[in-house]
This record gives sequence, C-alpha cells and structure tokens, in this order.
Amino acid sequence: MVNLLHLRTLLEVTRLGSFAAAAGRLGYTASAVSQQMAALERDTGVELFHRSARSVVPTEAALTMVRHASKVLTDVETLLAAASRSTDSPVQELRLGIFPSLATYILPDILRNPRWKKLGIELRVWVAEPSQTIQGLRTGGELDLALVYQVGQSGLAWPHTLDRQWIGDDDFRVVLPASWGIREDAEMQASQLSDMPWIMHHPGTSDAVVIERLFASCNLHPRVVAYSDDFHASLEMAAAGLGAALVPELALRHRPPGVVVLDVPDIRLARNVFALLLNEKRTAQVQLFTELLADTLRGSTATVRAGSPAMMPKTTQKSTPKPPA
Amino acid sequence: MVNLLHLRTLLEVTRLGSFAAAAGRLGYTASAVSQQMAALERDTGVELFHRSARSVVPTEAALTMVRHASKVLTDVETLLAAASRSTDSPVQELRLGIFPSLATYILPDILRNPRWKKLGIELRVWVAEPSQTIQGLRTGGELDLALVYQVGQSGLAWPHTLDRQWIGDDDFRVVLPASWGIREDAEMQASQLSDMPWIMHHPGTSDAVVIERLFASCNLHPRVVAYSDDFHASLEMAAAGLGAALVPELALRHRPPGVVVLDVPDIRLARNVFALLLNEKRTAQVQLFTELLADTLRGSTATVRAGSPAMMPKTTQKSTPKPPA
DNA sequence: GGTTGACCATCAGTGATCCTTAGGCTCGGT
DNA sequence: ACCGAGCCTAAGGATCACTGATGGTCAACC
Repeated sequence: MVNLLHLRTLLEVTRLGSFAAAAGRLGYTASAVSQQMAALERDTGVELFHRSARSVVPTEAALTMVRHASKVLTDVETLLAAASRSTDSPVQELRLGIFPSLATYILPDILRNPRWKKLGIELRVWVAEPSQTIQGLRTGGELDLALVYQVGQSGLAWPHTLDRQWIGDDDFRVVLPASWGIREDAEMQASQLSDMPWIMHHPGTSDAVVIERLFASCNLHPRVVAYSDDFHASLEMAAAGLGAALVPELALRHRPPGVVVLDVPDIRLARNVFALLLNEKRTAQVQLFTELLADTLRGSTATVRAGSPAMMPKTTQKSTPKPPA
Repeated sequence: MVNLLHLRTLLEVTRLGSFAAAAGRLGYTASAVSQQMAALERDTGVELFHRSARSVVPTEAALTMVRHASKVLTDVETLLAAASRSTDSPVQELRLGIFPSLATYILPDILRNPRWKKLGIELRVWVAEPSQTIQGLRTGGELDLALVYQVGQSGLAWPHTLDRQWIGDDDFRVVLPASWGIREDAEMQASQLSDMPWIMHHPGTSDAVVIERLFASCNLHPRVVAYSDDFHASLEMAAAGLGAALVPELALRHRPPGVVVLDVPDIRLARNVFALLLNEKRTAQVQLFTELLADTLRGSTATVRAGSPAMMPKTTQKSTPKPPA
C-alpha cells in the first residue's frame, strides 16, 4: 500500500524540483527523500523521475500522480477535521512556546481565523526566544509545542525525541534610513553598502555569527554603530538615521516612517521557522494547528514578498539534518 | 500522519463489527488489529471505539471517519490506476497459478471486464490445486501469483516471504438429488440429513478432515456412497440420485438439472480464497488485478447468495495467523 | 583542464515500527 | 462454576526508515 508521507514528499519534490530542497523543507535528509521516492516507485510500479547526476525531472506519470495525490492529501485533511469535529472534543490544552515576532504578527491572525475556533484547542502561550522555549519542551517540561526559528545552521539544539516540522521562512531585508536618500526600488549591490554604519546583533549570539559570515562572504566589513537584538528598537534607530539594519520581514509588519526597505540579492538570508513538538502530543488537532500556522505565515509574507522563491545564501543552503545532537 | 493500512483496517472492522473478524479477513492476528486501531486513535486524537470485554462498538466519530476513509481509499485506487495508465506501461508479465473453479467461472469474467484491458498485464495461467501452485511460488519458481483456497485451518503452508491477501469466500452448499423430493426452500436441520447417503472427499485430504469434523460437531455420521474430489463429478452423481454432496457455490455456477440446493444453517462452511504473491511482484498493477478479482468474485457470489453474511462454523472461526511455518 | 560545488545514489548502522506469540481479563452461555 | 469468545497488554523479533558517509556525475568557474 502506498504511504501518505511518500505522497506528501512527492508533492514537495515536484514543487521544488529537487530532492535536496524538498528534504530541507520537510526536515529530512536528501538521502531519505531519495529512498522515499524509490520506495514510491517500487510500490506503484511506476517510474516517477528521470534522474541525472545533477537533477531529477518528474515523468508524465509523476505529474498525474501529483494531481491525484494532492486530492488524496486534502481528503485526509478533511477526514481528520471531520473526525475531530464529530467527537465531543474534550478541548485539548496546548501549551505553546512562541518567539516574539510570531506572537506579535501571526498569532493574532490565527486566533481571528474561523478555522481556529473549530479546532477546539485551549491555548496557553509562553512568549520567549527559541533557546528558552526549547528548554520548556524537555520531557516533563511546561510546554507541548515550541515555535522556533533558526538562522542558517546556527547551533540550536533540541532533543531528538521531538518532531520537527517546517512552518515557513522569514526573509531578512536590508533597512536603511530614508534620510540617506536611497530609493526603495534601487538595484543595490552588496559592495555599495560597504562603508555604511550598521546596527548589528550582539556579538556572540548565533544570529550574529551567521550574519558576520554572510557579510564576510560578500567582502563586507561593516562599521557597527549599535548592537541590538530587538528588531523594533533596530527599526526605530534606523528610522532615526543611525544606521542600516538587517530586519526580518515579520518585524517589518510594523514599519515606522523614515525607513527604506531594500532587496539586495547578495544579502539573502532567512529565519527558518520550525515547530518542535513532543511526539506524544502529535494529535490531529495539533497537526491542523501547525498547518493553519503555516498557511497564515505563508499568506502573510506572500503579501510583502517580491515573489521570487526564498533561497538561503550559499553558506546556509545545505540540507538541514534533524538534531545537532 | 495517518496510515492508509489503518484506514483499510478500520473499514473492515466497522463492516464486520469485530477486531477478530477483521483480522481474519485481512490476514492479521486480532492483536495486530487492536494495535492498529489504537495507533489510529492516537494519530487522530479521536476515540473510535467503545470497548467492552466481548465486543467493540464504533463511536460516532469512527463512522464519519469511515465515510471519509472509503473515499480516500478509492482515491488512492484511482491514483494508482491513473499513474500506471499514464506511463507507457511495459506490459508486465504475470504468471498466475489458479485453482480449477476459479479458472472456470471467474477468470473468464475478468478477462471480459473492460477494467482488465486497462491493466496492461500479460497473463500466463497455470491451473492446478493450491498445494501445487504454492510449490510454483517458491523463490525462483515459475509463478508470481497463486490463487488458493483453504477450508478451515487445513494444513496449507506457504513460505512467509509471501504476501497473503484475502479475496473472498466461496460457501459450501448442500446438494441433494431432486428425486428425493425435498423442496429447495425447505428449512432443513442437520439432523434430518443424518441417514442419507453422501458423496465425500477422499479421506485424508485436508478438506475431508474439516468436513468430517463439521459433521461430527452436528452429530452427523454420514453413510458414504462415493469419494470424489471433483465437484462436477459429484454434482452429476448427485443429479443422478446417488447421494447428497457438499459443493461450493462457485462450482454450482454450472448446475445440472436434477439437483436441489439447500441452505442448512448447521452446515455452514466456506472455502476462503486467498492470493499469495511474491513480495517483489507486489506492484500497483498486480494490486489492481487482485482487487478486480475480489470484486468479480464478490459480484458473482452475491447473485447466488441468500444475503446473510457468510460465517464460518465455530470450529473454523479462529483468526488465521499468517504462516504455518 | 583541473577544481569546486551542487546534487543524486548507495551502503552500513541504528532506532523505530509492526507483527506474532503468550498470557490475562471480562463477560455470556451452558 | 466453568468454558470460550473476544478484547487488552507485554515481550520478542523481523522489517522499515532514517542518518551519515562515500562515491559518482555534471556544470560553472577560474
């Protein structure tokens, strides 16, 4: 019998055009995806990809299978929804750890969504940085689900008893003071930003390490005028003309007057947002919640984003294996 | 993620009303079914059954899940069909072992079915008794798929590398010479058949053993007038007035004049028809073939059958674990 | 033309999964 | 009161599925 996980992976592979990319999205290694697709071909007796050393091309059969598979998967969704609705649901309590930007700009949208009310989940929210919320997940801890982000391969570690699920990406943008007189739609090269003053993360934080590496790879050695881990503060300082800052799109939902937001192709970086959850809490309701979350985040950033698919810079583009022990 | 096998099991359980019965159908033990349903409840976070010591009652949620699940499963069916159709299918050869009644009365119907032509399977057929076709399945043998039957727990053994799949039941009926003057719709008790002459299987065959046990459990000690393992011969002899016989419904598709077919509640026995197939041959096309087979058999016997669900007599109702080593 | 980097396949190892077996429990039937 | 049908759980073993390492191929770039 076919495996639904294989079908989901198939969808992601054909959408992204590569095993490795799909693996990154789904929280697998590329090897796992390769094996899953091989298994799917074996189970169905259909050749799904023409493989070459550098890429895979879905066959005609794969594309028709994709169409059916997405129908099957949405049917399973509605099955879960219908089943959990038809039971006199005992209002599961969910203790959620969440980092500030998500709590500020996404969570309220979720709570307003009619889909939310049908879930019958009673939320307990704890807003904190990922490193802290992960602590709360340790077995017997005070959390069931933690929404965390990771920039690049930064040393975020979690127990491998947790299930990781990709929620979305939150791209960093370059924010300049409007007073510098640079147009919003200007085509900017990294080199042109070389001598500007920058507002940076506190040195030593894992984000700072990744950003420094990114800057170094562009031969950019910024002059630092401020250290701030709080994006609201960074934004306001930028608006006041202090310096440039790298701010994730989510935080730009509240955009003070006096700033210009640029898209600098050389400086592409994203916070990868994940849900970590205790295995025993992985019920259908929680599953539906994380999907609602992913949809909301996608819908939210889609309105802001230029349109091109979010790619991480080269240094962080490796597939992301599950637990850094 | 939900498991499709669990959904299929759920369907069977609600259809039959019992874990044990579903286990028998699906080729599992009752324990396996219990664990599968527990897993399904865990995965979906929905209580599916009210359990008591002697039975399970599906909840409301289970019933709605059943409705969705059957849709999902048929969607998967069409997915497989569509995918294998859209490929330029290289006409898989299937070497099929099949026992006589099935080859006589069911296989022709399949070959005439439009669904058959779409499968793109090239058949090689070998008609023989189960004990022989199973030999042909031994690894490196000359068969890919064997359709076999088993009466009760009779000592049919197959290598456990084979996949077993339940195809359907073929109920035995009591056949009497019309010359005995008994009406077709007569309500018959086993005791009334006690002193009649019977046409029986050759002693020593596994079928004979089961039938003797069944008769013994009804306190029936038949006088044997003929030994025959060939149902056509038995039928013709019965038509000629020689004696009563126990004949499976399939063989009754060719019903000679001069016989009366009875339904005797005490003497309920069925040949359980299974497909055994080499694991590596379990492609989607073969899967679809066995399903076509099951449908054809079901449709065929449904026209004959009285309507009540086919139950095996008590001595043979145990769940059937997979490999008798 | 060699080097580098991206990507896929394969293999060995390991942890998780899933089934069988065995045993225990609770009911209804005799 | 006993037996048996049917459910559950625990333990053990086979199989599955993922990770991590290795190797191969191709494109791009000096």
